[in-house]
Amino acid sequence: MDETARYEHVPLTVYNSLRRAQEPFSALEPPFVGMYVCGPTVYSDPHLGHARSAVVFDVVFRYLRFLGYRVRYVRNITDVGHLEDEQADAGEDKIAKRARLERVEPMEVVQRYTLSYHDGMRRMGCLPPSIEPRASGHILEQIEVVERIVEAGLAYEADGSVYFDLQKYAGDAASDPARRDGGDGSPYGQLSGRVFEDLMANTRDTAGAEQKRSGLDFALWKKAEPQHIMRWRSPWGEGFPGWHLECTTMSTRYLGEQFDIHGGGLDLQFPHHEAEIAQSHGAFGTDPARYWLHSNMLTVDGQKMAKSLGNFITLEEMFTGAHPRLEQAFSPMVLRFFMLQSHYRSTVDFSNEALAAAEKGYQRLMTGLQHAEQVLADEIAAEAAALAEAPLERSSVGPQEDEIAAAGRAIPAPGTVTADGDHAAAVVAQIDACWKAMGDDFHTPKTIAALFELTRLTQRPEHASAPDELRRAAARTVRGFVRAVLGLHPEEEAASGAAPDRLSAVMELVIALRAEARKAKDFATADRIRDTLAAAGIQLEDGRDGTTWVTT
RNA sequence: GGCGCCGUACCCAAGUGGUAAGGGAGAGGCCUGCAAAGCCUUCAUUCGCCGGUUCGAAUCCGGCCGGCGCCUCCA
Repeated sequence: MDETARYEHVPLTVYNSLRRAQEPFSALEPPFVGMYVCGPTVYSDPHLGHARSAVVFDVVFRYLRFLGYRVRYVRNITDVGHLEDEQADAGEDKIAKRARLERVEPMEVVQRYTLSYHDGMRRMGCLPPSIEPRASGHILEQIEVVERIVEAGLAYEADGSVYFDLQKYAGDAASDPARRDGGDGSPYGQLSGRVFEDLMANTRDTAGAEQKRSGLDFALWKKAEPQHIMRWRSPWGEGFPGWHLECTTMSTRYLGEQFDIHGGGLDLQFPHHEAEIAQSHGAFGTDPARYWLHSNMLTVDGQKMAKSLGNFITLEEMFTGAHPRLEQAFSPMVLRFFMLQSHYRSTVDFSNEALAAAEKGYQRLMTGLQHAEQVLADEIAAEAAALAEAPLERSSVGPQEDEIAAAGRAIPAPGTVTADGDHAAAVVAQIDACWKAMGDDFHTPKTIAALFELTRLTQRPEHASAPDELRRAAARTVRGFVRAVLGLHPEEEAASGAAPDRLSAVMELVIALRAEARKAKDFATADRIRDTLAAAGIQLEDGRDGTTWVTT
């Protein structure tokens, strides 16, 4: 196996919303990649939508690392709640409202639901981002960004609030050829495919209620009315930052004025991300991100998930099955597998039937994984031993000693394995198919299909006599793509964190005892052992070369 | 009203010009003390409907029908 980073050999194309086309990915400064993703507003428990977005970009994060990139993944926590009501002056901050209802401090609301979010995403198999900045911790920086935009002449102050002047911005863009050719700039509307003039024409004239020069203008800084709890001092009086400002500010602070990837839910494309682009041009004269990725929305029983429709499901409800729409509980890994079985740019519809099918598919894949890991038992044991010797705890935060990159390097790059015979050729084709699928805009459904094919091939009789090198390559591919890239693992691993060595020793003994019983044709005892273990989540598999076990 | 997406077998879901991936469910078989797991075979002459372009279309164009989403900050 060669030690160069995989990204030098393995192609990756991504769908860039900015140009509505799939294009080759190239990092600004390889091997580093900067990625910013819009995170949650923490005022209620995490739901399926949060999980989908987090899972999608978790896989992007993982695959980039798998390719050998050093990724700084920044995802914000919005803890300055946006105003609920469109009529800003009459509106109430969502976090403040929840705080009032629960009779606690706003920051207690933030803390509670931040923890709830973290716990949910951890259970969904999402790695923590490299940095998770909060809006409330970056008020000064946000004020500075507003000042820059004002200095650039693209914002105006009115009665203690500051608004972005879209008319001016769009006019500048139109008159500047460099910003019309898709090169260095983005006129307002390009990302979401909207035409500025149409937007202007269709805007309701809400200017009467506010001080905006045009209905499209958005607030950079908002004056706090007396009833607003969350407020900070600024050059324009007491107030709070505008709805779109934190992302511009924090992405710039941690990733620079221009970085590689900006992600978020499709619902944020307009106006949030358009506003970010406009703000970046106003403050820094540049497009913030080179690639914009948007994860599509989800539906439940064919309809948008909304509280008013009675199909709004939180993660906790999903995990426990405690929701009128659910016929059973679904575990975090099953949910993750289910989401990954459709492409991130498609809508995914949650239904009992589809989820139940995914549960079976997930179990099948896990069995395949465990079969692969039996082939690699020696090297996995060595890894575990090395891990045990490593000092202190490790995390994905901070400098990445990257086991994900290592997993990528352990798998042969496409076209580097020579196959001898039909079977070997078929195996190699599926290994290559995994790389190809992920390189095709993170196409997890195709990747999963290839993994099913691969695990099937490795279970065929002729695979037993295949060269050791091929068997290991196949097993490492399954292990690497399932665990490191897709982030899927057997369910009970996360729950128990059991000591695998101890369990193995016990299982060895139990299997030996049962073998003796079977030899003596004492099937009552043999079946009792098997049934008892099965009830405890351990499935025995009697094969030609003895009995193995997998967890269920 | 503006913008956009989707409609592929019983269910989910890839495929976007070259003769229908994968998973689940179903049927048959192999293996097995019986199982489980796995493997093999089978399961859409057809891709919402109607036209058109093409040697050739699920894939391109037009129309129609049906479902959905965004523009309401919700991921």
